[in-house]
Parts: sequence; C-alpha cells; structure tokens
Amino acid sequence: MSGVREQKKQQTRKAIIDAAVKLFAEKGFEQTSMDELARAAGVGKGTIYGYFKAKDEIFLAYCEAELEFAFAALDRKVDEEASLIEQLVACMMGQITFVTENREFGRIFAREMTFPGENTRLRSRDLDMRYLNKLGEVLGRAQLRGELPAESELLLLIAHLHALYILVLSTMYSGDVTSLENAKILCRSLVLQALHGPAAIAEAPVDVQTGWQQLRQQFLEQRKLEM
Amino acid sequence: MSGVREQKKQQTRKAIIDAAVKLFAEKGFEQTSMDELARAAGVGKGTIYGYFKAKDEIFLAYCEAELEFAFAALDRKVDEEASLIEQLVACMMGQITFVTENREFGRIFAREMTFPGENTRLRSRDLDMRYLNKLGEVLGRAQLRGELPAESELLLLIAHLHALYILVLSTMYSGDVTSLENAKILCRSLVLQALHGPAAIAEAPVDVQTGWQQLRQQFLEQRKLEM
DNA sequence: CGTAAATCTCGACCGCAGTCGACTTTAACG
DNA sequence: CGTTAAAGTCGACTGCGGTCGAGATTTACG
Repeated sequence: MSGVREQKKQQTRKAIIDAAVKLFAEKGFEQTSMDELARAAGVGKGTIYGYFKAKDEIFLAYCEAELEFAFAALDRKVDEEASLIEQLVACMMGQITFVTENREFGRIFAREMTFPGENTRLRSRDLDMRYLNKLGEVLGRAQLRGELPAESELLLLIAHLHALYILVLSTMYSGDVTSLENAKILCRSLVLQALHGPAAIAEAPVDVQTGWQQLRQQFLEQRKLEM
Repeated sequence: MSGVREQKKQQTRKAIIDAAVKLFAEKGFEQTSMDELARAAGVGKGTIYGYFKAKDEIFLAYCEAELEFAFAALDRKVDEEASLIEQLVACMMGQITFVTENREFGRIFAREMTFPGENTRLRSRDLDMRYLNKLGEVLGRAQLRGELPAESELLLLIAHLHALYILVLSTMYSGDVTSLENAKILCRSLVLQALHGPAAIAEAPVDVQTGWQQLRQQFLEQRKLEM
C-alpha cells in the first residue's frame, strides 16, 4: 500500500499533460501526433491510453488547466457594480476571447462542448456548468437589485444567454463576425433583445444602434457577395 | 467538346453519392470506410477525392439531398395561420426532428454547420441560409399581421432564434433533453421568452408553465445526480 | 523473503482517411 | 487518322489515432 505506484501514476499523468500543453501550444492540436506526444512525455504511446481514453480527452484536460486562468480573469473582469447587460456581455466576451485566442483550439473546444460525443459528455458538462453558474450568479444579483423581474425563470434565462454565447462563437467560425469588437457589438445587441424583447434595439442608446447597423450591413454584403 | 466526358463525370458523381447515401444509411457515417464506399460506387478510392475534398464533404452532399425533404416537410408543417410562436416552434422542431433521426448523422451535421472548418464554410453557409430565410419569412408575415412590433430588427431576431435552435440541439447531445417532446417544450419556453422578455413564462398558459417546470426539475436532478 | 496476482508499460500492429504518381481515356488539332 | 496534351482513374502507400498482448513492475500475502 506504499503509494509508490500512485505517486508514479501522478507523475506520468503530469508528464503527459505537460508535454501536451507544450506541444499543442507549439504546433497545434492536429499537428501533434500521439507518437510525438508519447516521446515528449517519455512514455510509450500505449501508456497514454491508460490515462486518457482519446486524444480529445487530453485536449480537454489541457483545457481545464487553461480554463482556470479564464475563469480567474472572468472574476476580475465582471464588475459587480456594472449594469446587468454589461456584466453579461463581459461574461460572454471573456469566454469568447479565451476560446478565440487559438482559433483551432477554440473550434475543437466549442464543438466538443456544444455537441459532445459519448466519451466527453460528462467532462464537457462539468466545464460548462462553471460558466452557467457564473451566469446564474450575475442574474441572481440583478434580480435582487430589482434589475430583473422577480418572476423571471433564471434557469431559462441562463439557457437563453448560453444560446446567445454559442451563436456568437458560431458566427466567429462561420466568418460572419471577424473581430472581437464586432463580436462584442453582437453580444450586446442580442443580450439587449433577450432582456427587453424584440423592440429593444429601437430603444437602445445610439451607439449600440449604429454599431448594430454596421454589423448588419457587413453581414448582408458578405452573404450576398461571397461565393 | 462532345459532352462524353462531362456525362461520365456526372454519372460517377451520382454513383458515389448514391453509394454513400446507401452505406451511410445502412451502417452510419463513421462505420463506412472510403475503401468500402469506393468499392460500392465501383470506382477507385483516389477517384472519390477528385469529386470531393474529404469524407465530410460527401456527407454534406448527402445532407443536401436529405435536406430537400426536410425543407419540403417544413413548408407543409408550418401553418401560416397559426400563431407566430407555434410557427417558430414548428420551424425549429422540423429541423431538430430531421437532425435527430440519425443521431450520429445529426451530430456531425450540427458540428459542421455551427463551427464549420475552412473547407466546409461556404457550403454550410448556403445550407443554413435556407433555414434563416424560412425564419425570416415567418417573422416578416408576423410583423405584417402586427404580431411583432414594427420596429423589431428582424435580422437580430433571426439570429436570436437561430441561437435557440442550436441550443436545443445542443441539449439533445449533452443529454439534458432526451425526447422530442421535451425538446418541444424547451423550444416553446425559449421562444416565448425571446418574444416576450424574461417574465414571459410567468404569464404563459398553464400547460407551458407546467411543462417547463417538469423539464427544469429533470435538468436539476440530472445535473446533481450524474457523475 | 518467495511467489502469485494485479497493475502498468510498451511498441508492433490494425484500420482508416487522404496522397501520389503511374497509367488510361478523351479532346484537340494538323 | 495519328499524335500530343489534358483530364480522369486507380490502388499502393503514408501517417495517423487507437488496440493488443507480451513482458516488466509493484503489491499482497503466506
């Protein structure tokens, strides 16, 4: 029962993740082969599969480490005194910025989180629970402040906002939105609409309106012209 | 210039797609190898890559054919006389039903549509434009009927509804929603909220409220208990 | 200790998607 | 026609993710 074995296992696991973090960052996920990874970690290829079911899973482990940073940053970024909308936009943009820092990384991550395969389902669930909780906190505080009707269904609202987040992410991969500023404008417009109904934009501050109009114009032109 | 060559090309292309439709339906996308597909289509494996860049692309071609049915069905299903909400729910459920008929098929499709890779971007854009247009029609008619404020930003609303559709799809793959009925309840609740604001559920008909409450309960239990 | 069982490690191996360049068929032109 | 260039076809081959079972290492126990 001397933890020799357990200790070694932890070491090996760490060696694999460390090697993965290094290689994924250096040359990308797709471009890193399992053979390389095994060599870099100083273990046999088969050994890796004793620790992770699949390459994707290593990737998610890597994500978890990275996500610590992202969430810590989020806590700093979300100003509890700001308006509900600004807080929500900050939440969404925090995630989007993070995911978009490495485009390829982000796509795999987003795909796996949004439409998880059988083997990554539970893990992805854990991960997005954290984000959902964050949204819940923000909404809960707003409800206490009276900025949100008391009879709002928070869970439904969370789902709603999560949907908008996924959409914005999607537009960044489909090419409809190409900059973080535009993503932010889209976030703000959508959140506004979600909280204040279909006519929200018409009643919004001028800068939000013009921002949206520009985005709208870009979208229409792009969809017409391209291909 | 005698179209002999062109004609043959069309034949070959058709043979490949036909074989793909047959095999994909029979044994699934992942389980069908390119060697098999080539043999079934009566061509060499390399030849396929003269017609399609990658396996995914054959898949999308297959989708396009299937989608014809789905859209035709959609036109039949969406009752222009029904309330806006029912029409929107019908749109969403039409897509969801279609995508979910073959789970694995649906996941690949949803992933590729929501977070397209470089090579499938344009094609996926075409495909979802059709759905977006459909939503636009429904919303446009509702606006004329006065069921929607005149100052609504239709494009933003379309984006919004599209987001909700993706979310519902996502819940079906993350395991939070497991039946089409529940998906429908979620759709209806979300659409209601999107059109009437955060307090919409509280003002909704009783059956919608209880449906949502049950779904909510299921979700909470599942997330607590599992794993 | 010794030894048997359990656990862990490894790289040869498998099946697959996708490439390559040798080969065949068609088109173009004198 | 004959000849040449272009277009199309093919399956052996490459590199990959993932498996497997033989062998090494640790544990449990007499």
